[in-house]
Amino acid sequence: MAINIILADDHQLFREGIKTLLEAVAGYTVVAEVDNAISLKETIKTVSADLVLLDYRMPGGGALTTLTEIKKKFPKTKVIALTGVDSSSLFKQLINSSADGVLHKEISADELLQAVSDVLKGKKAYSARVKEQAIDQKPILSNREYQVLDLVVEGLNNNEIGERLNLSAKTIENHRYNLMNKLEVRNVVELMHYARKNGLFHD
Amino acid sequence: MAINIILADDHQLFREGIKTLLEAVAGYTVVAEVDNAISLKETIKTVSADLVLLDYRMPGGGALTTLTEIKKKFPKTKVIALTGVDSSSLFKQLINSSADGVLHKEISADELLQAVSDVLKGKKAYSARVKEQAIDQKPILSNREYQVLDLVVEGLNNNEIGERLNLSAKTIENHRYNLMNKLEVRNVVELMHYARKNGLFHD
DNA sequence: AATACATTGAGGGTAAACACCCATTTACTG
DNA sequence: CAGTAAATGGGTGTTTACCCTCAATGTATT
Repeated sequence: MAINIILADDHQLFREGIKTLLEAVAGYTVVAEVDNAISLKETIKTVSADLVLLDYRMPGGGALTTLTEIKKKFPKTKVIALTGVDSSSLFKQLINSSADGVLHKEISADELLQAVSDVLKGKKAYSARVKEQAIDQKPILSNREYQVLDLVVEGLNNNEIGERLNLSAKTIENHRYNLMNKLEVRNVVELMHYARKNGLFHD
Repeated sequence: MAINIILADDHQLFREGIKTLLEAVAGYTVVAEVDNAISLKETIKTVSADLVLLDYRMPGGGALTTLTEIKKKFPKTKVIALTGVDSSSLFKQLINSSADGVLHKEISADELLQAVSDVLKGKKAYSARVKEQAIDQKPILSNREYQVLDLVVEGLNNNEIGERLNLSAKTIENHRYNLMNKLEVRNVVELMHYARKNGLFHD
């Protein structure tokens, strides 16, 4: 039986390369390609997918939120997150958001195919760099706080973030206040610098 | 006669995808893969290459310098620069640094192969987004506005910037308002993104 | 001389961020 | 089971950002 895969990455070139690898080399079927989170959420409703290969850096952002949503609504669909940046906190977030696999792009095609195969069998797949860095401790922010930070960095204000997450703007305000305290920063600019240092920027 | 290509990108996965495209699909030969600028400069001395596919974002940086050096020492070797970011100033710099092609990663495999083919024939290849943005003039800020932007990005508020520059906080507020209008952004977060894209972040 | 624009600064308003208080519910952890 | 932390959200301020208009300089350029 064919294995159906959705590719979510904003770089078409990357998608086509991966598609060639998956189809020509490994015999999987890429049933859809999307370049943003909204399309992904739309597509997954109508297309039956066994696996989603999700680039962390996506326009419209919210890769983490998207990941959580997908795993909640479609628990049988496996999701492997791909990331190009080194950030232990990011890796942890992805793992906490129920990703079945977290792979740094600094892996070989063989490793990717192995990870896909493992995940489809129900195993978890974390690449070497992810394993290393997700273990060494610095669990500063909570899941929700990371999620809020992510949207702050995107340029959304408290109201917009509240709408996006179906939460009161006041709750966002509180999360923001708490995470700023934890990070010992005083305004959004310093927050941006923290985010930048920790690879939370996605173009 | 075979066409020899060197791939320079820090993501092995990306390299392997592109390699598959170039070799399996288009019949070119990838003679070397490197993941940093130093290796590239070493490799190109010993390996005969007709074309280099160069990712702008490389560890150790200096992609622009590397590009200029290569085109100077090996004028017959074509170089196509790949970039994942949108930045008119970056595009202009790459073109000015004698890149034979500048491609945004948001292109299809076909477009890549077409660009490779064109460049090998001696033509220049700029992808659509590059053409647009390298031509349409972005609003240039005045000296004072750049100075203010610089301090905003540093994390200072209007009062602090005023003190630093011996100006009224109200003047800073006005400069900030004007430069935000010029850049068509709505808040400091978007201002930070502009600054980041244009290399105004210095750690 | 006239236009253009950079630079400075003010007035006067709305919106948002920031600070710190609090309570409640859920969830895990020793 | 008690303790702790996450997550939610209300209350109530102060501060800062943001919006827009106006005006007086100066300094180029046409």
